[in-house]
Amino acid sequence: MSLLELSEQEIIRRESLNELKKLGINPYPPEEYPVSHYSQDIKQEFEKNPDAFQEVSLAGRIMSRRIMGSASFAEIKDKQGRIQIYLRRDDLCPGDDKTLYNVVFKKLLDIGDIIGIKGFVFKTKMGEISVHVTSLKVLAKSLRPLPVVKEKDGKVYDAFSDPEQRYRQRYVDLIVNDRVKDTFMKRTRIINSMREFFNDKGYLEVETPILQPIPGGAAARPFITHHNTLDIPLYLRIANELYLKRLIVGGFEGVYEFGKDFRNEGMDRSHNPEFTVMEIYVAYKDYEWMMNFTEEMIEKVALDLHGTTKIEVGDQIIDFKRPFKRISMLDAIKEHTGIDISGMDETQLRKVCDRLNIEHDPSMGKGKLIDEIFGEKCEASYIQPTFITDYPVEMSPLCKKHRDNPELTERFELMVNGKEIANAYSELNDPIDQLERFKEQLRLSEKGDDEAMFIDMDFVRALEYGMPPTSGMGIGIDRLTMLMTNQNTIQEVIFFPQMRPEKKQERDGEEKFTELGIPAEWVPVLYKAGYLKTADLKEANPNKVHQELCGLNKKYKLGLKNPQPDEVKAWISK
RNA sequence: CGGUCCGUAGCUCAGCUGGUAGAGCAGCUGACUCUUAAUCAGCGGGUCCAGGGUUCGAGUCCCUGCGGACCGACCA
Repeated sequence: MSLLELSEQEIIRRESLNELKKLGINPYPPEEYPVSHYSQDIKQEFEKNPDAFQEVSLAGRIMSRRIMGSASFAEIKDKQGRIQIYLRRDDLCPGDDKTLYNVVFKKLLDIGDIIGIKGFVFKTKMGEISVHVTSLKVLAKSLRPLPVVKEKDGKVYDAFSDPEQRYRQRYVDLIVNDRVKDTFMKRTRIINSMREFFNDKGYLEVETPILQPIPGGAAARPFITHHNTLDIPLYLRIANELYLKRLIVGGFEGVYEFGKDFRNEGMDRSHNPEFTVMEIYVAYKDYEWMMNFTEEMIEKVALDLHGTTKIEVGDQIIDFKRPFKRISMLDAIKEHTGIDISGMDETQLRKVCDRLNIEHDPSMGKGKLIDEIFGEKCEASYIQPTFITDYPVEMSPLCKKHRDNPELTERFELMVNGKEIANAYSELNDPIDQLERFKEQLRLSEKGDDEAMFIDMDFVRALEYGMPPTSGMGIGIDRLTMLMTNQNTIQEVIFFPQMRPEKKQERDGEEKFTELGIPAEWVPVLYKAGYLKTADLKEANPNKVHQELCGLNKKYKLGLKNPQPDEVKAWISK
């Protein structure tokens, strides 16, 4: 990389790197650095037992420095957080050679560098528990300046806040914005809490294919890819459902999977193209049982994470204490619109939509129309956890028909804060009915619904061998995490959310320039001057180019031999 | 897809009716042995997103494009 593409601060850091090497210090040493203590443990335990902290060894990143001549304070950040360290020249360098303090620490180290320190813990006059450093080792030099975020009395200054940069360079976000790490640690605790809940009940965690010849189990547009050896298209899964149910057919009593699903649809604050779901299937249960199971699980997650069932989400307090409210979809619609749609046909439903000012088009079947009414008029009002039950049969092709009403299915969704969090069925295990429902989906697809499900004949075949009555439930982990950590975008709970690719400015390669007789060492200088393509040069004034090149050579002390004006003219006219 | 707003130093952001680019932090030089948004003195740092246009003159006005944020629409 040419110096010309670096900022001043990056150049200075690279020079410091070289100075370290000249002093015989390896800026990237290979050997282990043994750590005995971590920052927060020290802060919490020191006062109870100061004698236990007379010899500590820590490693972390330098986050700030306050240098006062022959003594300095700095903060380092380790896996637990920040702790102040105190360095005094004559303690760090007891002999005559003061290089380690005067040169290495004061000049060659920077905010962002990773160091290891040994010393003893003490409390400063100002009352801050700190480590008095007696030895220091460079563990990794940082070549890029870090955004410096300062804080006083809970107020944050110069926050690194641009969402685009934070998501693209999540590593920087994690370094400088302390609460980000916390959110992701909570995410993992949520998953662990659920896993613990399932394992305690003896259910088996399994893995099923992500690459699928038929993307089934949900209504969504899939990503498509291609397998070379088989020369067939493969799809990235949109749901785990059909494979997990095959395992129930195979004789497992309870199986669950945490995994990624992929949907080739929009991206916004609540949708990422790949997202994490948990699906669980338990034999010999129905959706009533699953409702109890789900609320027990959610309550446990809340308690494990916060020690309470009451959680602040936006300006609401949501209480995950069991039992959750339950209401059927038709009752919900009746409650919010005053209209009883039970038993209505497609034409009547369209009229209801018209009356309620809900848009609809001819490709929508009965199920979609009802879903639309619910989504438009009811969904947003369910802030506290609520099970919406008994969905119309048309919108649930994998779900068993309701025991009391063949127009409905034994399905529930859990709504929290106006959004769907979980979805569950008494699973359809009648293979003849299942095939019929798939065919209905095919008809929807021919009508123009590009999300209608494909027919999976192998799944039907599996059901034909007999699947026990089973209840299944799926839950969006990203959205659950958003709720539990009070984040309002999905990008805040996914480490690396999908982003539009970074665009690089187009430029001609070095060889294009050397073909014109331009020496290679001048090419970066031309880039710096703004001539990214040889075509840009053609239109330039040779005298101006000559002056720019000589100017940059001088300014950046490149030590190149300046070309003659005629040479530059020759390059350009070629 | 539609509307609104934004793009200026490594980071956060000023820059009025068009007239030689600013601040704080970070950086560099120096002072300083318990500081904590450390302090004090000095210094450097810019393709003002890109391309066109208007103008004697554009960071500023107009058009186009790119990127982003927010709000809607669509979509799980």
